[in-house]
Amino acid sequence: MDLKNLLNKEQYEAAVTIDGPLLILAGAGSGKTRVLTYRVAHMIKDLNIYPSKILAITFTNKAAGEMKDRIRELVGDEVDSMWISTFHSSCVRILRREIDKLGYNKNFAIYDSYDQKVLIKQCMKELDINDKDITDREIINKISGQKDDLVPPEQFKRENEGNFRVNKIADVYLLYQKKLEDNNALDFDDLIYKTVQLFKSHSDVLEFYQRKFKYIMVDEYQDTNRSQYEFVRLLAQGYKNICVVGDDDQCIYAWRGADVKNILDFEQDYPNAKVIKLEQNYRSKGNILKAANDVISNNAHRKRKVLRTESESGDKIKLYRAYSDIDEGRYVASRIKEMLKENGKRQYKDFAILYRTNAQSRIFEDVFMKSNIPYRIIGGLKFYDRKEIKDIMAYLKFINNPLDDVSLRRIINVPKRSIGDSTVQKIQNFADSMEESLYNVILDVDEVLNLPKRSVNSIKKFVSIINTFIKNRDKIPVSSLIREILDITGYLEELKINKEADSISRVENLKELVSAASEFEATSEDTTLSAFLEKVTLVSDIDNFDDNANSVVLMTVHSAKGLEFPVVFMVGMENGIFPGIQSLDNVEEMEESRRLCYVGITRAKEQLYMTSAETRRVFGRVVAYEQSNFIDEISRELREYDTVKKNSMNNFSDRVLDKNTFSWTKKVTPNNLSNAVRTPAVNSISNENCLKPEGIKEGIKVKHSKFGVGTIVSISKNGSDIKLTIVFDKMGIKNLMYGIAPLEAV
DNA sequence: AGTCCTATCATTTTT
DNA sequence: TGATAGGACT
Repeated sequence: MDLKNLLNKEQYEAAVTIDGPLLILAGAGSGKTRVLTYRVAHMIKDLNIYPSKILAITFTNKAAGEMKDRIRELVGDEVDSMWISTFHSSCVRILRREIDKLGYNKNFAIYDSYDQKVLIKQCMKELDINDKDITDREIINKISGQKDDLVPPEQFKRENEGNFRVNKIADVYLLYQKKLEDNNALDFDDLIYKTVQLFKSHSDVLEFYQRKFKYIMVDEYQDTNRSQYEFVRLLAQGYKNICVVGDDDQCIYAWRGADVKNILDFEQDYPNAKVIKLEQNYRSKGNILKAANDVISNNAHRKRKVLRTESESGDKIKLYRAYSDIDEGRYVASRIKEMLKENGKRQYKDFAILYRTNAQSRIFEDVFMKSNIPYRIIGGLKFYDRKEIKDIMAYLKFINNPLDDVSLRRIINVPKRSIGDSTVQKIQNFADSMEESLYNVILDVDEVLNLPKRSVNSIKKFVSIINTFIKNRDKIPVSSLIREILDITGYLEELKINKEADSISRVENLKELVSAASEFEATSEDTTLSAFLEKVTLVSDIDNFDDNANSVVLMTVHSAKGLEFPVVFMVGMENGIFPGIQSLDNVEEMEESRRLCYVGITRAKEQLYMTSAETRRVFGRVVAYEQSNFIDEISRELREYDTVKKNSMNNFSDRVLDKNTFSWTKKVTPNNLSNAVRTPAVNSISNENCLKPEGIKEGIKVKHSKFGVGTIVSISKNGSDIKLTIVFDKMGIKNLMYGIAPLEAV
């Protein structure tokens, strides 16, 4: 391969350094993915290294998938024998083969944070911890932190003998870990923790993987925590052919245990390490890059690194100080509309709204919905977090691993089969006294004393249904299994009888789950139930981010890491929000906030907007924050206040957006009427076809000027307007306001 | 057993 | 503000 022509000098150097430890300090937008893919291609194509000898670890499944695709373009299907995956997936893969050595069963369940919380609460109840000053949340964080630091429960308890409070947490940790074992389950942190434990206790296993992975690459190394660091270190002990890529300025997960030291101390850990800095930025215009450099240079603890670019300066960074959070939303919406008009090449998908907390998305959602801007939200409530999906997933988890009491308790009375809490509690007590799993107890439910006949019968029915599922587990595809569950348990039936607005969308979601399973069967090598569960549990929202969909995207700055957009709006730039209130008096947190800001700025390719609001609602209270100091850190000549064009803003303010005053249809004055009529959404439909209020019914077909034909699935009141949820044949599900959306009856 | 209501709490950020 | 968990009521 002619790498010299494909890469710049530093990139080339990085791509051809294969043996020995290598640290690539890659600034934002410096083409590190490019380097990594060519590096692998070079290894396979030029050096004839077996792909199966290479392990590449990324932060998200999306990054892994992308890298895989790009390597495939260069080397073809040989890429399939490489391991390219996240820490968690890699560890699961290893544990599925080896975990019996630690006393677990190979079909162990993976508990997500929801399951974790349920189990923690159960432990707290058993230990009689109900003080108000010690929350489940705190306990979860503490335990998670211990696992990240590879501290087992016994040690944690020993180290905190004198501290009554922490000692209680240690007791929960002990019990929690025992329960996980009893349920044959691992939580997220365990996946890595247990793998490290396995490597440390079974040298033969470690040696096997050391030999297998002669070459190791780790992306986003600055975000590794202690256990991940240890995992990599152990594996790399064999050949020391370890290449890590990262940017200390982009470490934004310290709160989750990520330790920048891992990257800062790399040269000490691997004394003969080679260090290559990639400082040439290929993403952003000059002014954006300068602004990023300005901000990050205020951080004390970092490796010196200055990004440079050859591209032109571009526009200045646009600032806007809104008078309220709603005004901020309108400003962004109107700017997007204007830019679409002015610059014919811009599409919705060129814009990203980045905020620090998910809660900030709501106002933008509102405004975008009302002004007909198609948008997508990444994060917040995920598909797999929905009640109905979690229910069915609990069925699947339990069928796959009948020791899983947490899942069993979730489904035992869903749908209603009159097995209430008191019954479950009696069974639980019995199970505890016998040291048995719940399932083993209900198999012989007659043994349990003091149960009403009715409950016994219900349980017997339930057991026989479940047993059929377990019998079929390995015989039929996952999608069929899901259909059977929906059908035989009566879950779907119950939803269909219940004619509430959201039960229809629940049914839709369940259909989507079935299609997700079918797709999984079509695209995966391993199509077993446990493979499906694993895939679903380990995907994040960002993994499903489809860069082709043409809509504005809303997400947290955290989720945006690794992505880029032509136009970025960083919103809520206020002291108290970004940086958050809790960062203001803490130097370390302040620096992390600043790195987060740096990550946000460097997502922008061509234009960057930073907005703030004089007042905003936080928890229903109105607060007033000043503009973020991070903005002051940007040199004056790089930024300017945007001058708002009056007419474009009027269009919005006349169609009052606040819920309580939303009444533009009633309040027709000559002035705002003309504005309303000028709105393309409204005047593009002639009156006779227009969907009439009395014509709104669930199930009817409607036509939208942009989204095409769709079916109304739910109707709800929203102020004086009506919110419609419509499933479009081509565009998927959208929430639209009747008063504004250009809808025709079909 | 199941439903509905009220009180309380919380916001970083997520593999 | 909004979600949710626990309690009261049917």
